[in-house]
This record gives sequence, C-alpha cells and structure tokens, in this order.
Amino acid sequence: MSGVFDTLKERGFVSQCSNEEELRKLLDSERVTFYIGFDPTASSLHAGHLQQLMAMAHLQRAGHRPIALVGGGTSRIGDPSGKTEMRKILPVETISANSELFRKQIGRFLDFSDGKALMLDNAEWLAPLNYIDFLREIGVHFSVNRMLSFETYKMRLETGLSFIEFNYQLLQSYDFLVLCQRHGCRLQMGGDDQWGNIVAGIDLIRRVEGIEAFALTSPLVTRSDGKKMGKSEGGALFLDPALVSPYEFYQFWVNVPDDDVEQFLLRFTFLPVADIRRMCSARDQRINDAKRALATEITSLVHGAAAAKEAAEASRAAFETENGADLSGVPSISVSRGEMEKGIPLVDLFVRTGLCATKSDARRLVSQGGAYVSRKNVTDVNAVVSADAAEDGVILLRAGKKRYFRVLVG
RNA sequence: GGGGAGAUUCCCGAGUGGUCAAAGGGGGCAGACUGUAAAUCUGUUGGCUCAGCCUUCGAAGGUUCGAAUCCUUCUCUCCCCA
Repeated sequence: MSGVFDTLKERGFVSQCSNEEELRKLLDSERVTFYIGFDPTASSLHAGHLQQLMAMAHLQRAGHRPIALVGGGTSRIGDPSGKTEMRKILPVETISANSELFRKQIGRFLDFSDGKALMLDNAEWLAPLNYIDFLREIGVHFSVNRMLSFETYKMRLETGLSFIEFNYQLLQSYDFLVLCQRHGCRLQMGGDDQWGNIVAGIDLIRRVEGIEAFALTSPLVTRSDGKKMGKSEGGALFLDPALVSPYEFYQFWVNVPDDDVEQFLLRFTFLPVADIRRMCSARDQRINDAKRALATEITSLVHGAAAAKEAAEASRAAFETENGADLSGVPSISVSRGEMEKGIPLVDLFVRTGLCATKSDARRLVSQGGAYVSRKNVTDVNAVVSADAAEDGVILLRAGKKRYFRVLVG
C-alpha cells in the first residue's frame, strides 16, 4: 500500500490536504478507512462524481477501505457550497428514490465484497436526530463567527443564505464524526468546494474524540478553456445509460479539447501514467488516438466493455467509414413500415428522434444546412422522408457535424 | 415588526404607454476553417397549421384604441433598522 498518496498526486487528484506529511505516513503504514459523500440530488451520478469514484478506487486498490456515503439525509438540507443561489428543497420521496439509484451505480466502481468497502446512507443517523440534543452535543462546538469567515458563507452573505443551508456544515461534520466513531474513518475526501465542510468535520472530531482526522480535496474538473465540464447536449453528462446512451457518452469523451485529454486520462482511467504521457505528446491529429483511448476506457468503466466496444464501433462507422460499417451503437427509434411509407415530414422526424427540441428548431437546422438524411444534405424545410430513404431498413439522420440518430423502419 | 430596493426571454442585463418576441453580452445551435480539437469569422437563438398567427417580461385583476412599461392586490428576493 505504499505510495498511493503519490499516485493520487501524480494523477491530479490532490489539491488541498490538511496535513500531507502525516496523511502520507498513515496511508503507507496501515489500512485506512476513508469516505466520500454523494448527495443524491439527481436521479443519476454524473461525470463530476466519477473523479471521486476513481480516487476511491485507487485507494481501495492500495488496500484501504472506502466508505461511499449516500447523502440521503444531507440532501434534504442542500449544500450551499459553491452555489450562488439556494437550492430547491427536494421532496423526501425523490431523495429516497435517487439514493437507491446512486447506490446501484456506485456499486459498480468499488469492490464491496468481504467488507472491502462500505456503502452507507446518512439518513440513517441524520433523519432521527433530535434538534435539542443535536444542538447541545454538536452545536456547542461550532462558532458562528468562524463559520461566517468561510468563503462559501461569505459569498452567500451577499446574495442570501437561509438558515437551513447554514446548518449543512454541521451535518456533514457530524457525518464524519459518526463514521469515525463507528467505523474508524480517518479521512474524508471530496472536491475543492468541500474543503470548508471537511475541515469543520476534522475540528469536530478533534474536539469530541481528541484524534486527528484528515482532509484531502481534489481540484474540480474544469476544461482548459474554463468552460463548464461535463455537460452534454441534454444537460449533465449522466452515467445512467437511460439518460445518456453509451454512444453519446463515448462521443463526449472523443470530443474533448486537446488540452484536456491528458488530465482526463490521468483522472478517469487506470492507464499507466507513462503511457498516457506518451499518447498525449502528439500535437496533431494523432492526439485523436488518445481521445479514442480515453473514450473507450471510461465508457467501458461506466457501461461495460461490450457497450464501449459497440459505441467505439458506431463512432468509427459514423465518422470514418462511408459504408458497410456497424452503426448499431448509434441511438435509434423505430417507426412502423406503414407510417414510413406514407412519409413523415423531415422536421417532425428530427423532433421525434430528439435531435431537435421543437419543430422551429428543426426548421432552423434544415434551413441552415445542418440536416442530413442517409448522408445526403437536405435543405428543403418542407421535405418529407419516406421509406425509400432507408438503406437496409435504416434511415440515418444527422444534425450538424456530430449528432447522429437512426430511424429503424419496420 | 418598521423603512427602502427589486423580480425581464437558458443566464447576466437594457428597456418606463405604441416603431418590443423585447438592445447588448454570455451560453446554445448551424455554417466556414480544421484533426469528430482549440482559436477565429458568419448566421441563428419563444412556439406554431410560419410572408401569417399564438404565447411570453414574478402572479392575479384593472386603466387604455394599445401595457414589459400606468394603477390595485398578492407572492418572493435583497438592503437598512428592531
């Protein structure tokens, strides 16, 4: 288990650490239980969570014990960290449904056999809390003065901060304390935006238990051009294949800017560092090989090797070969033969596939020359697509340069 | 509880009775250039049965030939005081 800290550092997972020297020693000398929290505020994990899962996997491979903490309790409050506005307060039922989905997804990334990792939900201890008891036992250890000096709260002092959110930090700190007491957890990791919350937890543990716990944060994933990362066309880049198909997921990574391939390969794959450096040294189109490697690796990690292979194949077919290639990984819808023979207005077809949000959107696409039917550019807004556009029962639609969709006839 | 300011199209932000589907910027989309890259340039960006029509400017009413703009009530947010 020696050297994990350096592995994490080398791969770009380390931003701030509460006590680097001691933590390094600890990680090199014993099996450390550590945790990362995931608040189930959406129905699927997204690319941003992936980095945390990777960090956990690296540590687990080095022999340490991860606790994946689903924030079924904390997400009822809403973390104000890094947010400029108050979060919507989610219905409890939504949160429990999301928690269930989170657990399933997280299960893929770590080895939970023989207690090698734990999956817990903080609703278990947060939901039954008694307000008065909590204030007396935990609240006493928090100084409002100090809390207000945290960057998150300072920022929100400008735009408004409700009391419910102000309490988030106490709950997260309490989580850390509970995990420390029950499972000997000594380390909490998270994104940089979690620094304040994690450090507050360390303080709480020191005061209550008199032992040193550690904080380790990783840089938030950003694109080299400063734009938000992890957004696909529909919104966030979700890991649930029902929300973002493996093909779309694969495409997202192939389309990453040159300057980001290396940091993404380091953080989102297990490929050896030396190989990554070598692949990314190219400054011309050869760097696309690195992008394909990135996309294949990460898709296979998230959706499995078979899906990754199919996505890669479909991608190659769509972008590199002209005919005969296997496009089956490209998302599709089915339309009955009868309906297709009557003909469907092109514009409607684009809307039905989801390639365009509205008919107006589709009209714009067509009139701007971005619409293709079976590889032929169509510029007539009133065009009607009929069955004879199909090749082998498939009509390949393309919107712009990159978005493909198949219409299966029959 | 008292006083003040404000809520505009995805976001920021102009707009104070008609010429407003609403300036400008960001983001998105499309086109050109490329390497399924970046940067840059151009176009576009509420919906529809699309040379026209319909719905939008926190919500509901009202004034008016006509309202995002005026009046009333309500909801929410921020600031100052308690």
